[in-house]
Amino acid sequence: MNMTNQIDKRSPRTKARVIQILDAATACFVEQGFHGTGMARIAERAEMSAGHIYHYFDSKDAIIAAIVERETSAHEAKMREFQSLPCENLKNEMVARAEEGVRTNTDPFRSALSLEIVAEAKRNPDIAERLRRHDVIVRTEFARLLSEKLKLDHAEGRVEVLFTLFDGLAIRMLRHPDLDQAGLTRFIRQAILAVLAD
Amino acid sequence: MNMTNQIDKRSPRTKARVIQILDAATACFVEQGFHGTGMARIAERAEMSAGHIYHYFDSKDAIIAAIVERETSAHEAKMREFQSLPCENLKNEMVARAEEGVRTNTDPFRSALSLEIVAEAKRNPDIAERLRRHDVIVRTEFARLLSEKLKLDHAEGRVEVLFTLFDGLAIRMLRHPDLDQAGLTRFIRQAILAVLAD
DNA sequence: AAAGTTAGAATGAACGTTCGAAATAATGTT
DNA sequence: AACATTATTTCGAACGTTCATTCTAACTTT
Repeated sequence: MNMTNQIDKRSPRTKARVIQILDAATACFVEQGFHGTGMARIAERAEMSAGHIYHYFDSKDAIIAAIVERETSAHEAKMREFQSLPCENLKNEMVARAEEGVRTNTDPFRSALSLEIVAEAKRNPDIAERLRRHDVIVRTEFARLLSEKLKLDHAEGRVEVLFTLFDGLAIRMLRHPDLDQAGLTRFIRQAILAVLAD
Repeated sequence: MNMTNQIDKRSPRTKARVIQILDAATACFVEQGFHGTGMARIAERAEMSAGHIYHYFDSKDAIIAAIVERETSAHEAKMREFQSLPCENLKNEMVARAEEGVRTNTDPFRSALSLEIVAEAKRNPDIAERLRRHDVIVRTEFARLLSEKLKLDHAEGRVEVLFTLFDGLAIRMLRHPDLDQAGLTRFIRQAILAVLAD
């Protein structure tokens, strides 16, 4: 009955199964969307029966919640890397990482997953809440970085624009799948530098 | 084959009903998403029976297709306004209109509708195709504007960043519904100016 | 053999869609 | 004008399908 103990006591086998389901579901959602994917298809891809998935997750909704959890915590971990960076040359380092971020966010799989999560948040208040809580964390941490280490004023406004830019990439990839990444990156850097200027 | 004639031949009553359905469906989709909305709810909001909707639309998918059509053509009309603008002071005019665009795209109803359309495109190839065709039009027209009237090189790359910014606003509103619009707009202008600089 | 694990058919609800008839409007006839 | 007839609009119940979820029995492992 004790859920917390159950989680802690998960055997390696169980943990592997959970990851197996999560990976399969993620792939399905990316390809056909949350509502276009049936439990049967997830089961097929995870190489187990549909009914069996319910031994690891209470519902289909719980699966996407777990996927969102996985994504957001990975994202928060990436954010923490920034905080341990030295102050000098921080701006250049940030621009460099931003370009890496462009590459990541324009990756078809990643951008599709982001969009799927956002789409689900529009329908599922629980997902929306998770996304907002996560956003507060990365937003305020990043703003403090700009404010304390780069000595920039109005850090919140700057962060908002930077995040808008990166969020926009997922939609951009959907509307223009074969866009010129190099050309895009060049002017994104220009935009980022402008937003980070005094 | 002539769609325009078909529309023209519709009786005022029919046109009113179609708009009634489209408006009701749009409101429902914005609030609960396409898949969270049943035909029954659309019917209730449009004040007619569910079955009757099928006299005006072949399917639920046809409704969202019509909504997308309405949105994209309104968007293309707005784009055409730019072309009739005088060359001198065009850049300032564009920045001014961009700020108006920020206001529009951060409107809760509008941003939710944009997201819903994008989300549906992820699942429905027909919608995705419509969105891409529309994107080609506004993208190339806008690029020509930058290239011919503002004499800017790499117009496509610049346009891509500008569009990324505006597309991102819809997601941003979902993640951070009560963001500070003024602070955002200030740095968006800064970013736009950087993208439009030689 | 007991406990844990798996499969796949059964269940039941939700929902898009269809259908036949009733109500209403339009047209024609005397 | 009054009536008859044809066409259009509207409704709401019924249908069929899809799909998440449950259940029971079989199978592994210890």
